[in-house]
Amino acid sequence: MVSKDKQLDEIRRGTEEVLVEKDFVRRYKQKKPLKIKVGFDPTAPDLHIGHTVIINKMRQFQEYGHEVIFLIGDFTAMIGDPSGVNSTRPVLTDEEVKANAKTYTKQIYKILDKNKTRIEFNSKWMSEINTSKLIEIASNYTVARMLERDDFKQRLRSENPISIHEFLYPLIQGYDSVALEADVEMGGTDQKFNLLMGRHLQQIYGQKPQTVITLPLLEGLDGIKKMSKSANNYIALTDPADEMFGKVMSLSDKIMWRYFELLSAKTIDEINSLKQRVKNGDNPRDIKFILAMEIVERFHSLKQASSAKESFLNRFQKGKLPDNIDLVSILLKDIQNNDGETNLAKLLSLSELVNSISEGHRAIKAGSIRLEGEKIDNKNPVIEKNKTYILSFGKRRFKKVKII
RNA sequence: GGAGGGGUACCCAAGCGGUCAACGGGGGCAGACUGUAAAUCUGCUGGCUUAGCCUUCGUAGGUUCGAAUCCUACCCCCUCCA
Repeated sequence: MVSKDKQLDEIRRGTEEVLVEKDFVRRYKQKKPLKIKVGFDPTAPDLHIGHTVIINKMRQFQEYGHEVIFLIGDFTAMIGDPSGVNSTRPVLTDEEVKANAKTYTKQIYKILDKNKTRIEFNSKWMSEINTSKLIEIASNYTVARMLERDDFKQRLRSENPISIHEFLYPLIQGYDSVALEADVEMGGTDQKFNLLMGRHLQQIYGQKPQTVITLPLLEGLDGIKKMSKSANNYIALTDPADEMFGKVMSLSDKIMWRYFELLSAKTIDEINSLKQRVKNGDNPRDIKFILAMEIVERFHSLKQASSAKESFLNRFQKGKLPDNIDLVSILLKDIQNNDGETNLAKLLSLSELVNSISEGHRAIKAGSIRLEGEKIDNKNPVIEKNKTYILSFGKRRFKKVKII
């Protein structure tokens, strides 16, 4: 068994802040296993690898014998977390919340130990709370302090609306810690305010305030905004191997190190030696391959990672077409004009290579369309019945079209 | 409750009777260059039966040959006063 001091070092690795550290160390060294609370809003049905930064940390606590609570904020989802957004979040229906929560639990066991994970829904205690209790909870915080939050401050400044119910979100999240008697709550750095609310309310309700651990937010594929579904810059855990590999490869050289730091199982020393290799003239692309392999292997398998790499090399270094292109069947009469000419734009649209016929026209004009690998700017190429054609839009979108 | 400001495309933001499918920026997509990177440059960024046509400027009506622009009502947001 690893010593508690060693364990603490591992837990600290990669965290942004541990509040209050001294207190945490003392608590950690007691015999009793700690209750680790992490809340997830069931708004996004798909987890992405940004979420795994924190899930990995949960796994670590599990390995050290602590009780990890995966809290699904089905009740709070009806409010919508105001953290980091500049507008009120849309309210989800009950069914949406349930369906999303189900998808969540399916995905987290790729990392967490199913037998050691306690799943809770905060509706369990929140739906029992009556209005007077809610008023009591709300009386424990002031508007001025609420408005100190940066996101509220900004919305106020830019004259965007803030609804009263959004003030309830941090209060309820904090109350969840009271209900669970959490020892530790973890979250992204953007969650700091909400996490601290837990400490505040626990003290008011006569509990020892929880330790707050914040973890850095992983930047998305663009390298600027934090990874999120809404910014469409994410790698989903459910992404197929090829796509996952390609997405990692599209990271900039700079942001690649951030991914190593937050996602890789490699030690700091190993990462530093990779950095040294780049300094000594290695192509950063090759180092990126190592990262891509590791990530794809974790969520798929070594075999799939290898074949993803191979098809990547084939496609982009040797310019070959990918192996598995979606096949669609299209009726010849649907893509012919009245005078019997082929309407390429319509073919592109029907095959869903582009989103609309107009977009198809633009893509043709811009020279982005290839037919069987040949660039095409003729709007009316010859297309024959019972033949199969490979169409490509740009370098990464392909369709195999069968004309019937 | 009173006074004032405002709602324009994915986001920000011009336009204030015709030349507006709507300036500019961001974002996105594509092309060139590459390492499917970044940076840079270029084009595109409502829909369709694409030299043309149709629908868009909070919503619904109205004035006009013609409206994002003027009028009326309604909805929503913000600021100040109470």
